[in-house]
Amino acid sequence: MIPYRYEHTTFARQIQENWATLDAGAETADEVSVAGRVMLLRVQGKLAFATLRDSSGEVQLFALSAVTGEFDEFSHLHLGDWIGARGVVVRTKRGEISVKVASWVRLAEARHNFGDKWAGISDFDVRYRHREADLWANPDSRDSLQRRFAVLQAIRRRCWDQGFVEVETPILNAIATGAAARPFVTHHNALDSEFFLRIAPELWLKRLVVGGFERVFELGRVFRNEGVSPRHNPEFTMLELYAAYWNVADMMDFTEALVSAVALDVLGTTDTTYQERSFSFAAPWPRRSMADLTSHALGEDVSVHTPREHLAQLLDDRGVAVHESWGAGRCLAELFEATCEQDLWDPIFVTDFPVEVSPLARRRADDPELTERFEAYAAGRELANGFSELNDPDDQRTRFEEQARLAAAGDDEAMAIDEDYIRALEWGLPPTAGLGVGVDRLAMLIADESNIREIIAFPTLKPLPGAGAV
RNA sequence: GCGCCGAUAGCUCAAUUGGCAGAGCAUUUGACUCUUAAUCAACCGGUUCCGGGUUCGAGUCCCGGUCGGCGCACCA
Repeated sequence: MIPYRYEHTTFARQIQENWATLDAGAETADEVSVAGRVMLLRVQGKLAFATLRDSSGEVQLFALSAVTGEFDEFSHLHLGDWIGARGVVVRTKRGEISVKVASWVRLAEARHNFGDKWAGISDFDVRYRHREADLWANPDSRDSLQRRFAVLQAIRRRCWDQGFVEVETPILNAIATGAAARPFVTHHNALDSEFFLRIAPELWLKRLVVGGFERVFELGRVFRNEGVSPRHNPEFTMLELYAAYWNVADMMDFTEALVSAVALDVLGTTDTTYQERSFSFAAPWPRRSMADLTSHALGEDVSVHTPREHLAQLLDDRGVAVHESWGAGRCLAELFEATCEQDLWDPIFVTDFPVEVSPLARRRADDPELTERFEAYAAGRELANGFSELNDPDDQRTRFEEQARLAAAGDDEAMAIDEDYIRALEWGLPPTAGLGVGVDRLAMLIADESNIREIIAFPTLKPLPGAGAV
């Protein structure tokens, strides 16, 4: 009979560490009980050796017919079975730290095997659809996921330490706003209303600042109805954080400190490698304006004040289709993406985004066509986005109206006008800076993974035919 | 959404030009008192992803579909 609980005293790694100096062939009187899965089994007549793995690591179990209860059953365990075993710590003649099993009990049966004991499970479909088996069969899978969870913990610790309150905001929204993306649609039966799954918590969080929460963060799932790729999962985790009285420069300081602290927490260093290329999270990160970087890449000076038609021509030269609704700002941003983005390896802040592509960011005092906004890039991709928040309700209305014009012109990712949010700004939002970090992207960098699915416990997969019907 | 590639035993993988579908591991059985992916022996194990087609004959060639990987597009 399978017991309802098990008295577990010691982890595998503790045994390896605490008895590290034990001599080969030596036997202690120290009794421990361990629990985990049987990963390997080597039966040799009246002796049997099992490799037990728990969350901390592995330890060998040493069973003898003369010592171990139910020895015959022990030697017939299946790979993958959970067992608990009690006995004294010994080191075998061949030098392996072991628990000499006096008594043991099966805690769960593994009816399916965990793949080839050397090669594990490599089929992506099996690995992602049965991640629980993948995590046991492939230690690398568990390591990467552990790093992802450690990233979450490190982010929370850092935010708490800086006086931010962790909050929650609605996932079901009457309008999907706060970012440029296509939403998922769902339906509430009793209210007989359409809802959109949030694409960003941004506007709710700023409403909390209006309400008096001066420093808030939310570490939450957002949903975007877009293509799936090695860098995109339909639901992903975003850190959003708002600090009253800060501006964009304060937020850049915070961002580089946060990310390098997370790397230090999880990896023990800020200098690592990503995809076999050296990579450093170390602060400070360079700060360069979008116009500067783009001009440098192009070999000619461009800015948001360059005639729109010239920027459009430069885009056309590079094979980028220019939409007629794009102004100079959008064209500059597109040029930046086409010429610079991929080459930004170590973290860098790109600053001074055009107002045209930044509908929620505050204008620069010295140039109303630019905003106090940055994006952090790393390993050729966007890692974070932040800005001084637009807190002028009249300007916000103007920006939303511009978005509405884009929507009318066929841009299905333009933001909707959010009257409730404008009204919130009319109650008064103090000077505030905000930050958004793609946590999955950060986890990929820290876990050195190129596929986002590796750092998501259960990535979104297409349902198999016949599955999911209600 | 488009393109390229892949799917063979529970797992990892073979299979020549279109010619009897195999191995290792796992499972089962046997031997073995210090193994380390233990070893040795024996047995078992198949809708070759699904559906059509060509052919005397298809894992292999053709068409359609499913799921996945990568790239592009979209995007974070």
